Amino acid sequence: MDDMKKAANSSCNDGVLLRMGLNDNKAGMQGLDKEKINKIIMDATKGSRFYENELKKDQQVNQRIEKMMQLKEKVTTQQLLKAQLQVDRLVIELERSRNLSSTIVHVDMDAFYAAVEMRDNPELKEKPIAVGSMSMLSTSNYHARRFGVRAAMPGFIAKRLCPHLTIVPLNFEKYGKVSKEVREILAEYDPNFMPMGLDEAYLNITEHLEERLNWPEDRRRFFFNTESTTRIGIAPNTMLAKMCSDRNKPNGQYRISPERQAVLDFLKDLPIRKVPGIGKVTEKMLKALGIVTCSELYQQRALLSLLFSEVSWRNFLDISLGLGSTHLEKDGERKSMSTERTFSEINTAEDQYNLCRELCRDLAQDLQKEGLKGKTVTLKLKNVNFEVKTRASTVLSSVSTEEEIFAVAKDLLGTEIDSVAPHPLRIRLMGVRVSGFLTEEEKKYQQRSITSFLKSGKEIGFLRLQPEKSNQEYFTKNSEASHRGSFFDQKRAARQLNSENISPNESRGKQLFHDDKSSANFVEERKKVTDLQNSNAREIFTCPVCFEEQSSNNLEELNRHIDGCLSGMHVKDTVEISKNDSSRENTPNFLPQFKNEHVDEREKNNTDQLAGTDQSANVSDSSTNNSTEKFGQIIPDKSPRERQPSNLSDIVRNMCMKQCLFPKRISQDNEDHFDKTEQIEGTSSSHFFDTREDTALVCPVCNSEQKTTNLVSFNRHVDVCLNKGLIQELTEKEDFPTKTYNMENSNRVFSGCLSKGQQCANPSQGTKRSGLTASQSVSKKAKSSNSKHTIEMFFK
DNA sequence: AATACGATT
DNA sequence: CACCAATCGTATT
Repeated sequence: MDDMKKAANSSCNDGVLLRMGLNDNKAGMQGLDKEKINKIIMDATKGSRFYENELKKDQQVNQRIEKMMQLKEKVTTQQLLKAQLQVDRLVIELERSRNLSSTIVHVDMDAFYAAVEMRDNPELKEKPIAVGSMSMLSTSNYHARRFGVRAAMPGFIAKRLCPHLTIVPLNFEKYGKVSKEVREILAEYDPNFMPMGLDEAYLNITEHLEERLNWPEDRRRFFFNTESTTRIGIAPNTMLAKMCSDRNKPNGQYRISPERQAVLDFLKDLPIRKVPGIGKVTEKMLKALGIVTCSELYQQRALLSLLFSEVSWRNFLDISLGLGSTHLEKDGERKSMSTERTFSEINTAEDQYNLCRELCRDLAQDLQKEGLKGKTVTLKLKNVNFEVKTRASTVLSSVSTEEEIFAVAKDLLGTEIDSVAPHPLRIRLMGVRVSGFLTEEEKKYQQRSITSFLKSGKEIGFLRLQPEKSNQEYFTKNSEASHRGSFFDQKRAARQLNSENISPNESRGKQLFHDDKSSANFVEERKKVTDLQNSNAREIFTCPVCFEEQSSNNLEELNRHIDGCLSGMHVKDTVEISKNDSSRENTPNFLPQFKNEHVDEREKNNTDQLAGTDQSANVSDSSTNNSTEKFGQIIPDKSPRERQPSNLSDIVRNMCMKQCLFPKRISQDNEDHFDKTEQIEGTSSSHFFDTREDTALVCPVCNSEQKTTNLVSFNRHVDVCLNKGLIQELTEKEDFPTKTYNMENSNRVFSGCLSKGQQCANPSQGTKRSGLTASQSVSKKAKSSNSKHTIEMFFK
């Protein structure tokens, strides 16, 4: 343990330096070696505000690590053992649901922007170039990389590293175009492929491969362009595919064959940092625990389950088992949209407000492109010392226009300015974000409330004729449009208030505020209605709520009708909403009970058949047989398609066509999980057990007290017990999976040492990977026998 | 709900 | 000469 502390401490010291430096520089003929590069970067960096802030951030991470290590000290042998059992039960579940039947491809265009620029200007090909600006580079070509010039590096530093560097300004339009061309080709292989930004995509080519088997031989040829800058990773799931595509720079492809052992071999010595979702911080934290490779990640799974949040450690587990999405989920709805800008110091309130407005305008445009409205506005500020601050406020009526957003943002900005007064607010960045988008259901409500609010028959007729356009116009042209929704919101707020759950003070304040607003509106709207009434507008009126035609011409009466309808709906809404609420609000109350019952029952059932060894999936298996394959150069042939694609397109196409090389899928043997010859965890992780503890050891499997105080022999005993349980479990596997797994129990037991360490390893950032992936992916084989086999997950 | 953070390109 | 980004999702409180 002391060793680890040392490791942690030593890594603290050089942390900043390393981070600002680089990794793999293949010292080429020209170019710089690592040391020189790091030195230049340091010289350019030291003393800057930026650097100071980096140091500060680094300190914070170190503190987090310290806390974590303190928690770790408190973990007892018993806790760890118990956790081991819990986690290993889950491992078995996960193993059972491992799905190797899909073929996922991750396509990555290497140095995409630079490649496009070089294509359009061949002169650049021989030179070191970077795309971006003096203050920030987006990417660089391989020449430049030899000098240590890399993405996300400020241009002025890059120039110091490589004085001959050519910096090409960004041209997103162009990249977008090229990207589109590429996507068209990708779509031929998987119409539902998932683009990730301009230069990356996932494809699920499982079906395509099947079709392709029936193609005539000549159509299945392909060729290979050695100038290609496209990388392709091929694997049974997205996570592996992505890591594969990173494997074979600068081009070519890498494949993990759909066999469990091949996956584990691939992961065996893979540094965790290579895993998507594991970044700088997580890497460092895990390193402090002595975890660097994926197999080490697996070995420490029990400890991790005690030190990290559930989401985090489950993600770790998925990683170390090589599990990931085997299908491409369609774009989940976006949850927020934002825009931000960096600039040289701005410190006058006036400029700041103007800037803020500008940002709101930009954001409003983007929002409207996607037809989104959100309830929460967040202002982000970075001061000249690089300290970032965000301030948010959510309003009852959702916002989407410049004015609406600005109205909220300016208040936030105002309070920030006030907070530092009389000093000026000195900022170098400002951003605005809108989140809390309306759900589909809420949109409907809103529509109803809008349509029902004051539309005369005439307007409705109009709406019906050109529903989309008129709606749009309606929103954008009427400045008070936004308030229409607010009435409904108010009603809902009132309902919520009635049905409890909101602290009276808070909600009352908001409601009063809101009342003012909407009653004023109401007057205005009433006026409109009256105007309409006075005009000739007189047609058959269809109630927008119940959709029945109304005979009366009297608007007052019609309104009364609508009110009635609304309140009828109102009742229904209340029911629905309270239903929803109850599922949300009550969860904490009744679910644990349910869980406990469940766990107890399970505990009883499993007392003598507790399964859980890492035998099943011991990543550190000594087998060195590496089944991953690498595809070499291929013989040219003409494209099977008619189109005359651009170079880049050709490249991608050809890359894709290499799919025809795939061997037929191997019929995987999913039952081969439990190789008895492999080593058991107890031994490998025994160095974690706190030998100072003097208490008698009780086997957590058979519950009997063990005479020995020797941990090694104790572990051996536990292993034997575990094996018994496992064997029993396997013979009864038909029943086993229907049980629900959950970790509530372990969380409860160890809640004292959980969390605080803050989150780590977000399982999905830009890439949307759900925490459920593992359980969702039920292999075909498993499906047939255990279709109900699921791992139920409980979220807070 | 508000804020901070980590990851990614 | 210049002196370190933009965007998103999620954990935490």
